[in-house]
Amino acid sequence: MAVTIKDIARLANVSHTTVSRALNNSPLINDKTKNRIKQMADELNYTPNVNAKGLVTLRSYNIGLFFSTLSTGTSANFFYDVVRGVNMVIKDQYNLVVKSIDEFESNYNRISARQYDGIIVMSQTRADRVLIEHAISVGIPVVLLNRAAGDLNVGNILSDDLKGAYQLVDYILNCGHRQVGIIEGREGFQSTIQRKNGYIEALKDHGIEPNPELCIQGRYDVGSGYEAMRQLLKGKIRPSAVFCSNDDMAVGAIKAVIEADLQVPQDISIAGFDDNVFAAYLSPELTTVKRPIELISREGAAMIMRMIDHKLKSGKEHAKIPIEHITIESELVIRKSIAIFTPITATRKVGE
Amino acid sequence: MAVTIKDIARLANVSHTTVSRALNNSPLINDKTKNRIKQMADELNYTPNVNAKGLVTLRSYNIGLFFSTLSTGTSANFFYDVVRGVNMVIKDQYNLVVKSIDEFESNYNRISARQYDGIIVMSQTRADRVLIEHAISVGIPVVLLNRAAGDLNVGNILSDDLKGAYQLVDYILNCGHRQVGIIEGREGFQSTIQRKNGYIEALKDHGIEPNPELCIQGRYDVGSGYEAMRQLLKGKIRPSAVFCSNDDMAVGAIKAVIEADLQVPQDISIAGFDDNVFAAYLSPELTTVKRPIELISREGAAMIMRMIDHKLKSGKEHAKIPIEHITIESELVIRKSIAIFTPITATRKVGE
DNA sequence: ACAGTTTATGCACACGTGAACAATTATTAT
DNA sequence: ATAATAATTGTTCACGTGTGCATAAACTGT
Repeated sequence: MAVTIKDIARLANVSHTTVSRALNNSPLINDKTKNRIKQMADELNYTPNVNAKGLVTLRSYNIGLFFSTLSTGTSANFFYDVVRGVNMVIKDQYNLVVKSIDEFESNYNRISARQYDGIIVMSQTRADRVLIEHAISVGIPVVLLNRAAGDLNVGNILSDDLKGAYQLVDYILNCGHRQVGIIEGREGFQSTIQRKNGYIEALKDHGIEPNPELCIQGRYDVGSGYEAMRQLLKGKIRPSAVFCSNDDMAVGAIKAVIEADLQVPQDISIAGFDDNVFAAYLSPELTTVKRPIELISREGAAMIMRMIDHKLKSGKEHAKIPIEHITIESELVIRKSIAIFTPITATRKVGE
Repeated sequence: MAVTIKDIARLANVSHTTVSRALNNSPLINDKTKNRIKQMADELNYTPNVNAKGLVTLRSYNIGLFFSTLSTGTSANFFYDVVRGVNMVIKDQYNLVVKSIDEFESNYNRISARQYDGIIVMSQTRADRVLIEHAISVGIPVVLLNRAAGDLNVGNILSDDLKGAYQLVDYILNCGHRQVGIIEGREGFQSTIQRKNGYIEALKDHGIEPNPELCIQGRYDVGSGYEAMRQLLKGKIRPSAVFCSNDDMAVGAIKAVIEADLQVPQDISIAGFDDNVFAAYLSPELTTVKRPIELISREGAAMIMRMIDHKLKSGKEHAKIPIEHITIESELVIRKSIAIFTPITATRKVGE
């Protein structure tokens, strides 16, 4: 049997109330007894019973980190950065509970405010909405990462994928490319749509009509990038550059190009998205868009902690939580996987 | 306020005990009332309070997944496979709580049997021993993955890294290479030592004395592979093949080779370890050793659940948990990053 | 010295659940 | 029909912690 505050109380000849107060640093307790009790607790290796504590304080000390899916569509580097970022911030104040939303089979009843003090949703798809609404309805603070919250009353941190993709494709076009293809992400994901839209807008702004034959669906994994590129190579029109919706697919695409006895970027240029750890070490080094995933995750963790604190302070009832929305800029990373046909400076107007 | 069994009891005109029993499928309760109560619970969206439940059943429904570190030395693909594997098995029966051991700062008091029903340690280093001993001492079932348990009384699942490395280096030597270098993993990690030993044994069995100049320390990340390879290329003796202790470092090493205007595998052959998702898509496709990380993790999760169940059945006291040890074979994956100078079959004796 | 005030501690209850034991009702055997 | 037995339900307590209220002790000002 583990030691409880009652055990300490008995040994210290005080009531368990005093022990409880002492260990929680209550100002009601004399400093002398407080220190004495703290020391005893230390010596006895006292560990508070989280269950008993949570039962009365209505807290669980769990923070949920929910991904839309943990199978296809979530790249390993992405996942790793997210968990690391969140973990870095919450430290040992909370337990980090990792879940995959697609496992719930739309039975969200088990998700209660008593089980999670807060939930961070790394959201890829609108289908997550049901879960988020459930969490809100039972009074759990929610932070949504990676896609726009829309009318949902949750904290929100996102990177501007559309803008990132736009800048990248704009750069590709400024390099003189005209037939630019795209390997899209997993169907239904918001990021897939955003990046495609950035691609389309950039093309249009350069007076080019997007060609459906140059748009191939992928799934964000290496294999799908490879398959998609092979498909592109079989097509009537050969693109001179291909924008892969993430770096993983870019690896697969490069492989397909090389297998076809062509060279990157001389014959076909390739760009990615994310700037994962491998991007700089591929051959050729990958031109891509840096999406600060770890930063987003850290910010998300900090935000959920603010929201939890606020909820605690403002009376234990369903309080209005001040909602914050933060957008984190992505950044074009120019390396060597895009061939330059036109001196770029020439196509840019000064000041733009 | 959320609904409790007492609320249901009031509405159903029974005692809360009856409700508790009905929902836990006790045989003591009449099927008719049982169904009636279950239906009511359903309609009222009843969610059991885990804290209250845990307080009396002595369970937390948390399974800890502890990594030695979440910063340098844990590759993203590895991490992803582990979490996915474990998550796949425990489903929604347990919460998966991810922690990094190096964050505890050797204060393990917060880890109690009430907080974790079981702990899976994905262990890289012997330093984890202190944590594991603490967990055992407070009665938490522990499964150790990835390195040998030694005298520790824990479940154990590991891949035979030494053998895997041996087979790989043996293959390299059989291909006719004589100057074989190694880029080692992060210092102090068990896997680093195992793989190096496999390398050394293979060399010796071929009558070659390991050359310290061809052994460079890495850290398991891409960048360190790149740096290590550059260092090797600067050395007096140029290796004809280099065994990188994981695939991530192999990516970095290949980069360094190409940057030096050399070709893989014609000028320098490269091999990796792990067989991560990228291995087959590099150019050249990477020869490596498949380590079934996801399988190990699934087995580990299944094992910890068996141990927890056993502990529950055999009276709630510190019961002797039957300890299992499982070794999972790794597998040589021959692709194209090792140049073949000698017909391999010629160097093999039949039946060996 | 005495009332008033501050400081320090204890008592009793609540949180939601499960289980031992008691009590009631239904069923069976004689 | 009645005792014995089985089936069902209820009563009460415990788990470990925190908090409102009561109480005791120490201090203050006059």
